[in-house]
Amino acid sequence: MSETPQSYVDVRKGPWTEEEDLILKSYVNVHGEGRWNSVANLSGLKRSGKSCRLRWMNYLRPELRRGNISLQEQLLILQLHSRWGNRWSKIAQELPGRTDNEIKNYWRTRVQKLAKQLQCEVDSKQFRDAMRSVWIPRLIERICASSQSPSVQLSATTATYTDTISTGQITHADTTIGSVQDDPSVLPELSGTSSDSHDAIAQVSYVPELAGCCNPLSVSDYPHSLGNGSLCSENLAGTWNIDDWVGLEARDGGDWMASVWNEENIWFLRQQLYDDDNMN
DNA sequence: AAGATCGCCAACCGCTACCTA
DNA sequence: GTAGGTAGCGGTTGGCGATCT
Repeated sequence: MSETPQSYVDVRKGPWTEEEDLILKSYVNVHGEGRWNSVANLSGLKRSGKSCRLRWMNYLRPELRRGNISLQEQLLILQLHSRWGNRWSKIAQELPGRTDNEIKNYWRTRVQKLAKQLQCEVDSKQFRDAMRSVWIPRLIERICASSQSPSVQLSATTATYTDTISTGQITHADTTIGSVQDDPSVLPELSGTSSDSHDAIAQVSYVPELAGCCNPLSVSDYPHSLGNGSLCSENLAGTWNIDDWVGLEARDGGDWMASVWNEENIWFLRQQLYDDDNMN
């Protein structure tokens, strides 16, 4: 190691002060990112290189977004996690301005909490089914509702979307998003409910670049959520690219999960899971 | 009002991959 | 080929404010 013995003795830990932030900021502004171990030596900060890097990446970078995770971001996290698992940095790359730490924390505090409420493991088939059958549809409903709200404006893209829901796909003008049959790698371990439901597949595309990793959403996959609200597929004709997402503020920062995961839903879902277990 | 508990999030730790000499 | 240095990633922890009792 090139660290001096002093760095072992003097290295500071714990919360960063404003002064330290300023020093780190100005250092990076001058020297750029990287060479984190030399930051401590050259800037006078009594922090490890690791600590400097983390502070910069998770807090000081100018392009960072602060604030609540938007509904769209939540949906994307769920989808990407179902595809990539706990690869937080990879997921974070698809959410501009969000850090892997943020996403990891979101997952741990929100998603795992739900799994606990449902009394199943977060990586269990039951929980994944629950996400597909209740959570994701509800998220979409709320996104639909938000997009109708005058207070929320999805900055329209130039892309034209043709909603061919009756034939099973929503087709981007220049990007046809793969269906479940096209991309079986999506949620491969899930039960086969989607593969045998060809009626009215509400294929949702969120990010054209992510065409291959968007979960197909089948109306018939969500019979329970549709009981008291439709997927409002006509509203899904719109879509968002990453830039749109960035522009969409998390105005619905309220505890939307409380409405999704109320006692009744959780009880119902447990019953469903219990029934499924008995069936299998 | 005060202590207990909970939830969120910043930060640390350990491991691994990558690079370079 | 390999050993040392560095950066990055994911898991975990601890502090702190909010809420509950």
